[in-house]
Amino acid sequence: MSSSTAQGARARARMEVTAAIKDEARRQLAAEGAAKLSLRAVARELGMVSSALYRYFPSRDDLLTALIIDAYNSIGESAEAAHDKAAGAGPVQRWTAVAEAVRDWALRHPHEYALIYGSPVPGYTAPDTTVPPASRVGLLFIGIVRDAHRDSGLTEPPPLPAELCPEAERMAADLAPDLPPAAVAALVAAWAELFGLVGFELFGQFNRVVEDRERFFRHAVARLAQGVGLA
Amino acid sequence: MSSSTAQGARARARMEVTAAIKDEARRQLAAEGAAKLSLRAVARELGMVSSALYRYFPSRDDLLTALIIDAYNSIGESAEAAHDKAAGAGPVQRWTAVAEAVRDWALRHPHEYALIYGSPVPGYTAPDTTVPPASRVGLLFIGIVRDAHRDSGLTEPPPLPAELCPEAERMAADLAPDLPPAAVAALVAAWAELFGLVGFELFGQFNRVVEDRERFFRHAVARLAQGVGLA
DNA sequence: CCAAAGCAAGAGCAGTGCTCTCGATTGTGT
DNA sequence: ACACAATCGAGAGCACTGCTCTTGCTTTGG
Repeated sequence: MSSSTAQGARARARMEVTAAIKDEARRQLAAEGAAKLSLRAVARELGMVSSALYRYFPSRDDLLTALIIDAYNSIGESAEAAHDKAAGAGPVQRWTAVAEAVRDWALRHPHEYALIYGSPVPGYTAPDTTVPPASRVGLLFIGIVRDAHRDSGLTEPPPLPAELCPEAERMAADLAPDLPPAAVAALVAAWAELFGLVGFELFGQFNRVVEDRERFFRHAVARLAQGVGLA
Repeated sequence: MSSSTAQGARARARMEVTAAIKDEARRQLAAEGAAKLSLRAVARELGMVSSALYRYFPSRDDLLTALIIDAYNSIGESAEAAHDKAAGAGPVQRWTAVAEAVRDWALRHPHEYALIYGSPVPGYTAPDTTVPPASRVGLLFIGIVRDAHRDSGLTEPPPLPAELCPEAERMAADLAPDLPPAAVAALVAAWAELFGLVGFELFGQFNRVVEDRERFFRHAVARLAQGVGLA
């Protein structure tokens, strides 16, 4: 009967209130962190009573899940935008562009970064709906390495110990069947290591150790790219 | 008048109660995570009333700080023990031994690991007393690389971009004046990257991606060692 | 047009961190 | 040996939290 955005005043009002709740929750998250996110405070700020909020989110954890999905999509979108902007450049430039976009997003949204890449909340296990948004930046890296492999080849796939071969082949089959297993293993490791660099900077482990974080990160990321075989 | 451990019944009782509080708190931390650590529950389990607990820890954050320091010392001790056991071996073996000790400790104490290497608690900033315990595993890695450099030399210090030279020299002056700046930069990066690998495994980012985490980690760590110039 | 569904509001429960006061116990200086 | 001071445990209480249940009101759809 109508477009997907206006199939009834009731449904639209629900959408708007849901969005307003998420917006206010995101504000509190950015201001105070996930631990101090209070349903009652969100409701208070929105001029409603706390119990009314439960019509939209059955529990605080469900609100957090919504914010987690949004955060994954936000960082994924930033990374994809940076990647598109470097579309014409070489694989190392594209790799670096995505990595720096991840770091920039993390520095700009520290609490949201902590929500998705920091310690998970105690009893909480992420539902499967978070998997696709969480995969976006990873898929970007896979695409970059795959393109490089197709176009110009990868430099020396480093020798793989025999004991890791089955696992590497399994990962390659799942993630990028056209890439050599050794490259896929190196890629997955570099992916995790990249977020180690970002996390250490963001969570204060680099205090009194690394001063010029920008340049240090750029260099470390370039070495990671080199490690997975990008020219 | 007496040994340092028994300079008065009152003081000793205080030590014992303090230790009992920390033990029970650590139990709850391991069982439920930092967010659900409740002063009242700790007091209840110890048969005292919650207000009495404030005679020993002025706030919940102070209790957490004590647990953080203990956790840093615990993982540092495990790493040092593993390092000592591999004292006679080559630098790569020692590097791998420490890395695996870190991972093993993390897998055995996930909530304590999250407490020290995960997202920091919201308003909390670590006091300077946490710095020495937090440095123990890092110092171990520095010692390994320094020994390797002294004994057998490091393989090709990778070329350092000019823009990073001042920062690398500053880090080297602070951390290991006898090492080439490029090696120190690579070492610091590898240090952060190692904890990226551990964190991704522990916090579920490797779910549906890496199955044989043990072997994958071993290989990734060996490549990190190679990246800092260890034979 | 009327029943059914969706909604906001309020009261209430169990729990939290933290403060303050009040006795009781303990340690110490004279 | 005694009195003074410091320390300690207990209880009440405040302001807050997540969450549930019930009560009415409004909107919606048959």
